[in-house]
Amino acid sequence: MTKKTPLPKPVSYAPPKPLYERVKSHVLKRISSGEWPAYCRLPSEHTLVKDMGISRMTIHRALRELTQAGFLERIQGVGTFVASLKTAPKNLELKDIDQIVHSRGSKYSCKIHFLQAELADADAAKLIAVSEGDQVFRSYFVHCENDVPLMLEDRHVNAALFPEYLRMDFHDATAENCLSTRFALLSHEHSIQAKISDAEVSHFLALDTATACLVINRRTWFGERIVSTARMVYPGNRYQLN
Amino acid sequence: MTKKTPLPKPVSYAPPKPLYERVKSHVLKRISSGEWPAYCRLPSEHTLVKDMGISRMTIHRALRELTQAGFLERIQGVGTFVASLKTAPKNLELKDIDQIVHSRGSKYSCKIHFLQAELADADAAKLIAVSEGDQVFRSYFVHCENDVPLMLEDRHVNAALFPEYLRMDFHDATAENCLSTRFALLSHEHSIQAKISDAEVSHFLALDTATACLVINRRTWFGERIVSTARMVYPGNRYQLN
DNA sequence: GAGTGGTCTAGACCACATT
DNA sequence: ATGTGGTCTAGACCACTCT
Repeated sequence: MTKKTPLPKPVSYAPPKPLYERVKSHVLKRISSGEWPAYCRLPSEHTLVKDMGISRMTIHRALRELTQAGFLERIQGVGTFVASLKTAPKNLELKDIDQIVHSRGSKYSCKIHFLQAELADADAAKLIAVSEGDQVFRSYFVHCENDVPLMLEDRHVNAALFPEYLRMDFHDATAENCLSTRFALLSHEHSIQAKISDAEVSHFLALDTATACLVINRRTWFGERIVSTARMVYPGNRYQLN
Repeated sequence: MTKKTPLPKPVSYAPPKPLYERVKSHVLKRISSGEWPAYCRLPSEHTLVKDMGISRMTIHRALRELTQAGFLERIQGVGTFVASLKTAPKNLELKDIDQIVHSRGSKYSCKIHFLQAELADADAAKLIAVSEGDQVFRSYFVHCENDVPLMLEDRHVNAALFPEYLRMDFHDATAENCLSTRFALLSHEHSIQAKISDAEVSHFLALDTATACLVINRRTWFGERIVSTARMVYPGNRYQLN
């Protein structure tokens, strides 16, 4: 059989989504409409296979992805249930300082106040989980938006893990960037506080009066070890996280 | 062939992980060791099938999950690559106030200052995307840890979407809880600021002096519509996010 | 024992990109 | 034309739970 002119494609107003996506939509629609409320039991895979005329692997993939996304809970030998919706995650994504400044359409710059090796005192040793007296690297930067200070970054780096740190070029890349190009699979841990600026912060951020500041503390892990800990201080009147 | 006594299981010190998990570990190990750096091309699925003696669907599942997790990038017709690691997400999960207090081993309580219907002024209308003059619900709660104020919650609720709001029992469940049991598939949008307490905040949080506070603004969406907007104020000296 | 979900396979067809 | 990833199937075996 010879193929002549390809038939004009049948006009299709339904986007040709993969089958497993259609199964996911099918389930999500019933959840969001309230037809299947929290803790409600779903039809078994076998039943869905029969009802939808789709093979089990495809049904299973759809349900597995909805489970990974937190919409369903599955128990082997028991069944599939709509997840408790209290689980709705409330996440905030923290962006890098250079990205923040660029996304505001401003010019980014960074002033290096110091960048040196130190011997860890008790506090520093605790911050990056080394012994007191070990060598650590410390960087003290002020990140600016159109030359106005926007963030003070006081960072300790594990010298044993990242010996090249002092020789990096921090005008091309932030410390964050250096870390993520040097190490794969980093993970982060954060805490956020509100604090009044003290003399040190006011000086480096050029604040004339005491100002409420956002303080983000970030610990960066490479596997089981802490590579770096940073204290990042944003003046509350110049920046808000979002 | 008859099956008699099942052979004593071979002593295995390796945990019997599923094959696709082993494939994932295999790949992740090479990424984290630096053997496969960012942008490096991975062997094709076909090659992995041959090398590891595992079927293509299983290999494919492993690579798909690593892609979803952000470790790989795949291009149809081209190949699989190690993702740029700048993409490492830096997320902060925001917990519910009752969870926070309980996880600190303290007693949670909530004082309702008011809970009423109002006509939206310009500000309120903007907050939940209704027209000026529309009816909105407003709740004004102080959440306490061992009867010490820990958070002021000033909330506007779209009355058309959630008409039962005023009749809920807020001693059993927080407003957040009510929202998530009433609506499935909510999504949230946040901003975080640092602000000095003003007279209103100082009064309701029982602060004797001006204090730096964390202010979290949360908008809660149900599909395309805003259900509720909340301003949550935490005194910086009593709480930090983590 | 019957029903559930979890994994795995071998093979198939497709869309896409490169040569 | 070849090689890549994306999807889908039919059937299989397993571990688990409930009755």
